[in-house]
Amino acid sequence: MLKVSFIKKNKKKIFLGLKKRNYYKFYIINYILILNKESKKLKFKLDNLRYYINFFSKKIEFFFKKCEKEKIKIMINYSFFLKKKRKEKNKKLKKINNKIFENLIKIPNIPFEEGKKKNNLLDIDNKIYSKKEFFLKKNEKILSHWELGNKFNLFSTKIGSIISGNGFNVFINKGALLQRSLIQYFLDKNISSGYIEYVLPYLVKKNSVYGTGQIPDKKSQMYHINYDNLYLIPTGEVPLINIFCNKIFKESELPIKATTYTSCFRRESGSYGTKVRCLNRLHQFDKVEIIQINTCKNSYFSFNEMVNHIKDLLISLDLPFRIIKLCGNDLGFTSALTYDFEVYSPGQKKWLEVSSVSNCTNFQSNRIKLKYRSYNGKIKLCHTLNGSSLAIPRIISAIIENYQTKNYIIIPKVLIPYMKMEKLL
RNA sequence: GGAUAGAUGGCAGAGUGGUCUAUUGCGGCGGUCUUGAAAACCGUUGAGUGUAAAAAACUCCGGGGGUUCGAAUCCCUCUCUAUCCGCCA
Repeated sequence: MLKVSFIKKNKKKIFLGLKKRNYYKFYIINYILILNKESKKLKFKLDNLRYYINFFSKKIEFFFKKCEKEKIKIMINYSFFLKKKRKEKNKKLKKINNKIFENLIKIPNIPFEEGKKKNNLLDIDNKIYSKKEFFLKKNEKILSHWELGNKFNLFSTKIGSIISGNGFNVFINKGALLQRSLIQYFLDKNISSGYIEYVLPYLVKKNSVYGTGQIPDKKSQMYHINYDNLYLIPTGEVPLINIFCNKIFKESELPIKATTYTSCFRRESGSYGTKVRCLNRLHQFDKVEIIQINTCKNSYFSFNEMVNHIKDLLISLDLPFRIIKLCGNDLGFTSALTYDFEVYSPGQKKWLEVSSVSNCTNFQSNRIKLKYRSYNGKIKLCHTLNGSSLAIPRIISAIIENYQTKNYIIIPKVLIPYMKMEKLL
């Protein structure tokens, strides 16, 4: 959520930023500014009324002690009149402030401006980081992950659909082991890079999904439990960021680095076709998540660090992947800058998004009141960053497609200690 | 599901109708002393609106509403938290 004071001072910047997102509802911005002016005027009048009411009440006390009853009566009459006025104006003010808030939460974050600041962003030269060898011979047919899953009995969306309906998957035997190994491997890697592990609730309060910006933007994409008014988390980022709700860090304590493994739940209404085929898109999937919290000065260092971390993970798995900087149009609601990581799926002949690293600047921390006390003693909003490390089902499909041979699937080197085997037969 | 207690500044915690303009302690920032540090001592220290910056002034004691000339304090309501009982992995 943007601050009104920020909008006031940076109107042009915001218009430019929103244009990049193809967000043209500038009237909302103007409306907010008009309402803000009105609110200021009213506040001024209210302050004056307040002042006189306080003034009279003190006089009353004074006369009361002197037992001057007639003067008290006059004072009370004055006050009574002022009080009525105050109530009316107060109601108006609250209405206006509510309207400002309602409109404010509809505005997405402003995209990162390149070049202006000295935040040396990591170069991504549209390079494809590639696995050197492919294990199939030229004349052998490349199978898709659903064919492989069937062939080696690793998972079944059919069984999933029997239990829970379309869009749910069941991992079986070695498939389940592969998922568990990946989770363990990713967590180990994150922890050794300084991320603290958390195990977190999958059901969260409305306040939490508001805090990370899923409400109002992504409300219809989340599962909601009416009975208890709780939401199923669409990503581990939600509980992981909300741990730090209302916190004030010392600058010396930053950056905070945290990681968690959770299942994620998404309704995915509106998705169809090959996009949702098998493991490509599920209503429930598992993911290891990392976040960082840093100062406004250093958040882009954190960003680079996270991008490099994910890059290393993918390189260690020896999968062909590319990094894409999202243009304003594709940016998530809360993000100012996002890099997507896509892994190549030879069976489907397309790229699968397995991670995205975002800097949400102070957009989320303004909502959850996450601040830090800087070295000079002043309190400022933190910057929050998040990234997947990584989305499990898509990594699994990429691994089995890239590592397939005619008779078995090779296990990537780094996973062998976890799987305690070298191939899936 | 039943019962009770509670929500006060960065944190702890006092305050039950009018000097609350919120006591105090810890923490933070600045200084003295010291080769440096610790300790001790001294000073300073919440947020918001306002302003070019300041100052004045006002608002803010979980949210909303009410009683009153006057509310952190009384009443209603909502949200959240804790404890006990019941049920249960």
